[in-house]
Amino acid sequence: MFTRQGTTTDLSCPYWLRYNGVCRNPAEANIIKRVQVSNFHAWNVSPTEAIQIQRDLAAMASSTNHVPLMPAYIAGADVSVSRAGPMATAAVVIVSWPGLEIAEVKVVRGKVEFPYVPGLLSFREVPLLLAAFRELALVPDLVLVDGQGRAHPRRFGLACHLGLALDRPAIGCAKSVLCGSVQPIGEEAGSRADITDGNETIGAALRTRNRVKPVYVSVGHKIDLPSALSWTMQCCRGSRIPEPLRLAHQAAGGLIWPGSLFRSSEVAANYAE
DNA sequence: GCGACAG
DNA sequence: ATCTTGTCGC
Repeated sequence: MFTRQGTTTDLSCPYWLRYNGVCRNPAEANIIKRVQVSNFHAWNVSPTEAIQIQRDLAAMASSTNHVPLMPAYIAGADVSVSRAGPMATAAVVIVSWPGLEIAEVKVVRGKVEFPYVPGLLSFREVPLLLAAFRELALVPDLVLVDGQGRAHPRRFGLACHLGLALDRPAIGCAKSVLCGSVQPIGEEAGSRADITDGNETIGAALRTRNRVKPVYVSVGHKIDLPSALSWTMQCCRGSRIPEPLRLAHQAAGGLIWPGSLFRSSEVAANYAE
Protein backbone atom coordinates (compact mmCIF):
# COMPACT_ATOMS: atom_id res chain seq x y z
CA MET A 1 0.00 0.00 0.00
CA PHE A 2 1.12 3.51 -0.80
CA THR A 3 -0.17 6.56 1.07
CA ARG A 4 0.08 10.13 -0.06
CA GLN A 5 -2.00 13.22 0.68
CA GLY A 6 -4.40 11.23 2.81
CA THR A 7 -5.35 8.76 0.07
CA THR A 8 -4.27 5.17 -0.12
CA THR A 9 -3.37 3.36 -3.32
CA ASP A 10 -2.84 -0.37 -3.66
CA LEU A 11 0.23 -0.59 -5.87
CA SER A 12 -0.47 -4.23 -6.67
CA CYS A 13 -3.51 -2.97 -8.57
CA PRO A 14 -2.69 -2.17 -12.21
CA TYR A 15 -2.38 1.54 -12.81
CA TRP A 16 -5.26 1.65 -15.31
CA LEU A 17 -7.69 0.37 -12.72
CA ARG A 18 -6.85 2.99 -10.12
CA TYR A 19 -9.13 5.95 -9.72
CA ASN A 20 -8.81 8.52 -6.95
CA GLY A 21 -6.78 6.01 -5.02
CA VAL A 22 -9.50 3.39 -5.28
CA CYS A 23 -9.06 0.29 -7.40
CA ARG A 24 -11.75 -0.30 -9.98
CA ASN A 25 -12.62 -3.62 -11.51
CA PRO A 26 -12.06 -4.20 -15.25
CA ALA A 27 -15.76 -3.79 -16.05
CA GLU A 28 -15.79 -0.37 -14.44
CA ALA A 29 -12.62 0.65 -16.22
CA ASN A 30 -14.43 0.26 -19.52
CA ILE A 31 -17.22 2.67 -18.67
CA ILE A 32 -15.08 5.57 -17.51
CA LYS A 33 -16.11 8.61 -19.55
CA ARG A 34 -13.58 9.32 -22.26
CA VAL A 35 -12.42 12.73 -23.36
CA GLN A 36 -14.51 14.16 -26.18
CA VAL A 37 -12.48 15.02 -29.25
CA SER A 38 -14.03 17.28 -31.88
CA ASN A 39 -12.72 17.13 -35.41
CA PHE A 40 -13.65 20.64 -36.43
CA HIS A 41 -11.53 21.00 -39.55
CA ALA A 42 -9.42 19.02 -42.02
CA TRP A 43 -5.79 18.32 -41.24
CA ASN A 44 -4.57 17.51 -44.74
CA VAL A 45 -4.22 21.15 -45.70
CA SER A 46 -1.55 23.28 -47.30
CA PRO A 47 0.60 25.63 -45.20
CA THR A 48 -1.36 28.57 -46.61
CA GLU A 49 -4.66 26.99 -45.59
CA ALA A 50 -3.21 26.13 -42.19
CA ILE A 51 -2.39 29.77 -41.55
CA GLN A 52 -5.95 30.77 -42.41
CA ILE A 53 -7.34 28.10 -40.09
CA GLN A 54 -5.17 29.47 -37.28
CA ARG A 55 -6.47 33.00 -37.90
CA ASP A 56 -10.06 31.72 -37.85
CA LEU A 57 -9.66 29.66 -34.69
CA ALA A 58 -7.55 32.09 -32.64
CA ALA A 59 -10.62 33.94 -31.37
CA MET A 60 -12.17 30.66 -30.15
CA ALA A 61 -9.37 29.91 -27.69
CA SER A 62 -10.42 31.10 -24.24
CA SER A 63 -8.16 32.89 -21.75
CA THR A 64 -10.61 32.50 -18.88
CA ASN A 65 -9.68 30.11 -16.11
CA HIS A 66 -11.73 26.89 -16.10
CA VAL A 67 -9.35 24.71 -14.12
CA PRO A 68 -11.14 23.14 -11.13
CA LEU A 69 -9.98 24.29 -7.70
CA MET A 70 -8.93 20.74 -6.92
CA PRO A 71 -8.11 18.86 -10.15
CA ALA A 72 -7.93 15.07 -10.08
CA TYR A 73 -5.73 14.57 -13.15
CA ILE A 74 -3.20 16.58 -15.12
CA ALA A 75 -1.92 15.42 -18.53
CA GLY A 76 1.36 16.00 -20.31
CA ALA A 77 1.47 15.61 -24.10
CA ASP A 78 4.51 15.24 -26.34
CA VAL A 79 5.48 13.89 -29.76
CA SER A 80 8.82 12.52 -30.90
CA VAL A 81 9.60 12.14 -34.58
CA SER A 82 12.23 9.72 -35.80
CA ARG A 83 14.89 11.70 -37.61
CA ALA A 84 14.85 9.47 -40.67
CA GLY A 85 11.26 9.15 -41.72
CA PRO A 86 7.69 10.26 -41.16
CA MET A 87 7.05 7.88 -38.28
CA ALA A 88 6.31 9.53 -34.96
CA THR A 89 5.30 8.58 -31.43
CA ALA A 90 2.72 10.61 -29.53
CA ALA A 91 2.54 10.15 -25.79
CA VAL A 92 0.09 11.35 -23.17
CA VAL A 93 0.90 10.77 -19.53
CA ILE A 94 -1.78 11.50 -16.96
CA VAL A 95 -0.65 12.11 -13.42
CA SER A 96 -2.75 12.45 -10.30
CA TRP A 97 -3.05 15.74 -8.50
CA PRO A 98 -1.56 16.59 -6.05
CA GLY A 99 0.52 13.44 -5.83
CA LEU A 100 1.93 13.66 -9.40
CA GLU A 101 1.92 9.87 -9.62
CA ILE A 102 1.49 8.20 -13.00
CA ALA A 103 -2.20 7.37 -13.43
CA GLU A 104 -2.29 6.43 -17.12
CA VAL A 105 0.12 6.28 -20.06
CA LYS A 106 -1.04 6.25 -23.68
CA VAL A 107 1.38 5.89 -26.58
CA VAL A 108 0.34 6.00 -30.24
CA ARG A 109 2.57 5.48 -33.27
CA GLY A 110 1.78 6.89 -36.68
CA LYS A 111 2.93 8.92 -39.63
CA VAL A 112 3.22 12.69 -39.48
CA GLU A 113 2.11 14.15 -42.79
CA PHE A 114 2.73 17.84 -42.29
CA PRO A 115 6.32 19.17 -42.48
CA TYR A 116 7.92 21.02 -39.62
CA VAL A 117 7.29 24.70 -40.28
CA PRO A 118 7.87 27.15 -37.40
CA GLY A 119 4.44 28.53 -36.55
CA LEU A 120 2.56 25.52 -37.95
CA LEU A 121 3.70 22.87 -35.48
CA SER A 122 0.15 21.98 -34.45
CA PHE A 123 -0.67 20.70 -37.93
CA ARG A 124 2.20 18.26 -37.56
CA GLU A 125 1.56 17.05 -34.03
CA VAL A 126 -2.10 17.52 -33.07
CA PRO A 127 -3.61 14.72 -35.22
CA LEU A 128 -1.46 12.05 -33.59
CA LEU A 129 -1.96 13.56 -30.14
CA LEU A 130 -5.74 13.46 -30.63
CA ALA A 131 -5.49 9.76 -31.49
CA ALA A 132 -3.77 9.21 -28.16
CA PHE A 133 -6.28 11.32 -26.20
CA ARG A 134 -9.19 9.44 -27.79
CA GLU A 135 -7.94 6.21 -26.25
CA LEU A 136 -7.47 7.48 -22.73
CA ALA A 137 -9.72 6.12 -20.03
CA LEU A 138 -9.14 9.10 -17.75
CA VAL A 139 -10.23 12.65 -18.52
CA PRO A 140 -7.61 15.24 -17.53
CA ASP A 141 -8.67 18.50 -15.87
CA LEU A 142 -5.64 20.28 -17.33
CA VAL A 143 -3.25 19.53 -20.21
CA LEU A 144 0.37 20.66 -20.40
CA VAL A 145 1.66 20.85 -23.95
CA ASP A 146 5.25 20.87 -25.17
CA GLY A 147 5.09 24.06 -27.24
CA GLN A 148 3.64 27.56 -27.34
CA GLY A 149 0.08 28.63 -26.65
CA ARG A 150 -0.72 32.26 -27.43
CA ALA A 151 2.98 33.13 -27.63
CA HIS A 152 2.68 32.56 -31.35
CA PRO A 153 2.70 34.86 -34.40
CA ARG A 154 -1.06 34.43 -34.82
CA ARG A 155 -1.71 33.79 -31.10
CA PHE A 156 -2.67 30.20 -31.87
CA GLY A 157 0.13 27.79 -31.01
CA LEU A 158 0.04 24.04 -30.43
CA ALA A 159 -1.46 24.35 -26.93
CA CYS A 160 -4.36 26.51 -28.19
CA HIS A 161 -5.09 24.10 -31.02
CA LEU A 162 -4.94 20.98 -28.84
CA GLY A 163 -6.88 22.58 -25.99
CA LEU A 164 -9.61 23.70 -28.35
CA ALA A 165 -9.89 20.28 -30.02
CA LEU A 166 -10.16 18.61 -26.62
CA ASP A 167 -12.21 21.42 -25.05
CA ARG A 168 -9.96 21.09 -21.99
CA PRO A 169 -7.86 23.70 -20.18
CA ALA A 170 -4.38 23.67 -21.76
CA ILE A 171 -1.06 25.36 -21.04
CA GLY A 172 1.73 25.93 -23.55
CA CYS A 173 5.08 25.21 -21.93
CA ALA A 174 7.98 25.55 -24.37
CA LYS A 175 11.71 25.18 -23.91
CA SER A 176 12.50 28.11 -26.16
CA VAL A 177 10.81 31.19 -27.60
CA LEU A 178 9.04 31.31 -30.94
CA CYS A 179 8.23 35.01 -31.15
CA GLY A 180 8.21 38.10 -28.99
CA SER A 181 10.89 39.42 -26.66
CA VAL A 182 11.57 38.28 -23.12
CA GLN A 183 12.08 40.83 -20.35
CA PRO A 184 14.95 40.36 -17.87
CA ILE A 185 14.22 37.61 -15.34
CA GLY A 186 15.50 36.86 -11.83
CA GLU A 187 17.73 33.86 -11.12
CA GLU A 188 15.60 32.35 -8.35
CA ALA A 189 13.09 29.56 -8.86
CA GLY A 190 9.63 31.07 -9.30
CA SER A 191 10.93 34.21 -11.03
CA ARG A 192 8.99 35.25 -14.09
CA ALA A 193 9.12 37.86 -16.84
CA ASP A 194 6.71 38.85 -19.56
CA ILE A 195 7.07 37.76 -23.16
CA THR A 196 5.91 40.78 -25.14
CA ASP A 197 5.17 41.33 -28.80
CA GLY A 198 4.67 44.99 -29.53
CA ASN A 199 2.63 46.27 -26.61
CA GLU A 200 0.96 42.91 -26.06
CA THR A 201 1.85 40.42 -23.32
CA ILE A 202 1.65 37.01 -24.98
CA GLY A 203 3.19 34.80 -22.29
CA ALA A 204 5.88 34.64 -19.63
CA ALA A 205 9.28 33.14 -19.03
CA LEU A 206 9.22 31.09 -15.83
CA ARG A 207 12.31 30.01 -13.90
CA THR A 208 11.26 26.63 -12.53
CA ARG A 209 14.59 26.01 -10.74
CA ASN A 210 17.41 28.19 -9.45
CA ARG A 211 19.81 29.36 -12.13
CA VAL A 212 18.49 27.14 -14.92
CA LYS A 213 17.12 28.26 -18.27
CA PRO A 214 13.48 29.29 -17.90
CA VAL A 215 10.54 27.64 -19.62
CA TYR A 216 8.19 29.75 -21.70
CA VAL A 217 4.58 29.59 -20.56
CA SER A 218 1.54 30.85 -22.40
CA VAL A 219 -2.22 30.39 -22.39
CA GLY A 220 -3.47 27.47 -24.45
CA HIS A 221 -7.19 27.31 -23.72
CA LYS A 222 -9.58 27.84 -20.79
CA ILE A 223 -6.92 29.24 -18.47
CA ASP A 224 -5.41 32.65 -17.73
CA LEU A 225 -1.71 33.44 -17.66
CA PRO A 226 -1.32 33.77 -13.85
CA SER A 227 -3.03 30.39 -13.40
CA ALA A 228 -0.92 28.86 -16.17
CA LEU A 229 2.24 30.02 -14.39
CA SER A 230 0.98 28.77 -11.05
CA TRP A 231 0.06 25.32 -12.34
CA THR A 232 3.29 24.97 -14.30
CA MET A 233 5.27 25.75 -11.16
CA GLN A 234 3.18 23.40 -9.03
CA CYS A 235 3.78 20.55 -11.49
CA CYS A 236 7.57 20.82 -11.08
CA ARG A 237 9.33 18.32 -8.86
CA GLY A 238 13.05 17.80 -9.39
CA SER A 239 13.37 18.85 -13.00
CA ARG A 240 13.28 22.12 -14.93
CA ILE A 241 10.49 20.53 -16.97
CA PRO A 242 7.09 20.06 -15.29
CA GLU A 243 6.51 16.43 -14.31
CA PRO A 244 3.68 15.60 -16.76
CA LEU A 245 5.73 16.89 -19.69
CA ARG A 246 8.93 15.28 -18.54
CA LEU A 247 7.14 11.93 -18.31
CA ALA A 248 5.38 12.41 -21.65
CA HIS A 249 8.75 13.12 -23.25
CA GLN A 250 10.13 9.89 -21.80
CA ALA A 251 7.08 7.95 -22.93
CA ALA A 252 7.33 9.33 -26.47
CA GLY A 253 10.98 8.31 -26.48
CA GLY A 254 10.20 4.78 -25.34
CA LEU A 255 11.78 5.16 -21.91
CA ILE A 256 8.52 4.40 -20.15
CA TRP A 257 5.53 2.61 -21.59
CA PRO A 258 1.89 1.89 -20.71
CA GLY A 259 2.08 -0.26 -17.61
CA SER A 260 5.15 1.47 -16.21
CA LEU A 261 4.66 2.34 -12.59
CA PHE A 262 8.11 3.76 -11.99
CA ARG A 263 11.06 5.06 -13.91
CA SER A 264 14.08 2.80 -13.57
CA SER A 265 16.08 5.39 -11.63
CA GLU A 266 13.30 5.61 -9.06
CA VAL A 267 12.44 1.95 -8.64
CA ALA A 268 14.61 1.60 -5.57
CA ALA A 269 13.24 4.78 -4.01
CA ASN A 270 9.64 3.73 -4.60
CA TYR A 271 10.15 0.23 -3.27
CA ALA A 272 11.66 1.77 -0.14
CA GLU A 273 8.26 3.25 0.64
C1' DG B 1 16.58 42.41 -48.23
C1' DC B 2 18.09 39.93 -43.88
C1' DG B 3 17.76 37.28 -39.86
C1' DA B 4 14.82 34.44 -36.71
C1' DC B 5 12.28 30.49 -36.31
C1' DA B 6 8.01 25.91 -30.74
C1' DG B 7 9.24 20.60 -32.06
C1' DA C 1 13.07 16.84 -32.98
C1' DT C 2 17.48 13.47 -33.21
C1' DC C 3 22.73 11.32 -32.45
C1' DT C 4 24.11 9.83 -26.69
C1' DT C 5 27.23 7.85 -20.79
C1' DG C 6 29.12 9.35 -17.51
C1' DT C 7 30.41 13.08 -14.93
C1' DC C 8 31.19 17.55 -12.51
C1' DG C 9 28.84 20.85 -9.56
C1' DC C 10 25.15 23.54 -6.69
